[in-house]
Amino acid sequence: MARAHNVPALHAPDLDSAVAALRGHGLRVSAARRLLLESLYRSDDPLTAERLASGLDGQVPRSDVASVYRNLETLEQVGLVKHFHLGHGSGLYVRAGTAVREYLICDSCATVRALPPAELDRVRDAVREDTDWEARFTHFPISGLCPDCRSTGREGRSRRLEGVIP
Amino acid sequence: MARAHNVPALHAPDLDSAVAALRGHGLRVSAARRLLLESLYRSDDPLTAERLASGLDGQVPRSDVASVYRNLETLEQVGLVKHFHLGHGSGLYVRAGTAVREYLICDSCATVRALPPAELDRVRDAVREDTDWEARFTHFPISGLCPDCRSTGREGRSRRLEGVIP
DNA sequence: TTTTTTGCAAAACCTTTGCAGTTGG
DNA sequence: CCAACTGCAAAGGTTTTGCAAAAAA
Repeated sequence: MARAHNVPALHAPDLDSAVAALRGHGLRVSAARRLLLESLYRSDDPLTAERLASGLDGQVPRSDVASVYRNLETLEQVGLVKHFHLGHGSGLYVRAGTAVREYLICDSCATVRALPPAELDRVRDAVREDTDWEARFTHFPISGLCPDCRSTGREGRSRRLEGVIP
Repeated sequence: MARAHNVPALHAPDLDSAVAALRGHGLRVSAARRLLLESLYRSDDPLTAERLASGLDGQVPRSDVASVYRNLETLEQVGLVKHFHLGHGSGLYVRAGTAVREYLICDSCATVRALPPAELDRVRDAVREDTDWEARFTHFPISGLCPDCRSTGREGRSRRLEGVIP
């Protein structure tokens, strides 16, 4: 199955409406799905499949990673979930209702900065004018140098990307 | 070992000067390294580690993938190689001497467009003005929608990324 | 000879798949 | 009841690592 993304977000402000949305799509509300949604609705931060499977490290009963991946895909197709990437490593998942964020990631120190889309409107315009593409920085980040690495000329000796998901 | 990137490119227009550069860094010129360099100097296109290990599918004697990865990292630290990513899948490697390219990738159909950096100067300026970051689109691409998918509103049902490395 | 580098095999990491059994509707 | 869904186990793709053997210098 192809990974769905850029599917219109579904309006489901809470777990109950998400569950209703599932039913509305003729999907079953299984235990695993309910747990997954519980984790997703408990956190506003993007989460890996592994962490979702762990039930946010025990806050919620754990479930199988394979089912989590399958269900994340299903939920994304329905518009309840979106995912993105921050360089290497696992994909990150959030419920669709969370504020859209666009990401900058430093090639040198792996620092990540998350922006509300408005901040990149001019950038998006420039991309559109110059290339006729519509840039979205919601699925892959903008890579480059953070102010710190740029000004110090520090490059290449990557710190590790860890827990830096704002 | 951390993956080196954004290391200043070394001036090595041909295999011989690359070999000389290796020696200059106190590195040994092993058979595996020479073969790797041979493949890299035989192609101007970005290549996966697997394809390099295959000796460009037989044009050059093959070598072990593990050694290829180790050597790509070494060569990159020295400035003879650079690598980047185009979404999911394997990393892509080129010799440092090749023209810098910046990439656009379509979230919807996975089409890739490679640009000479000048075309994105205004975009880079906009990013700098608005965020104080220095955008480089050399390591991860700009993701978004290609003109085609944008105008037809087609989204989400990803074609597969295959052989589209210009 | 000494130190680096290799080849191989194994593992690590993230994700997908096959399948038989369970369960939601 | 029965199609949809699960858990488990296994596999797939990419990259890394350990180690004894080989080869550069």
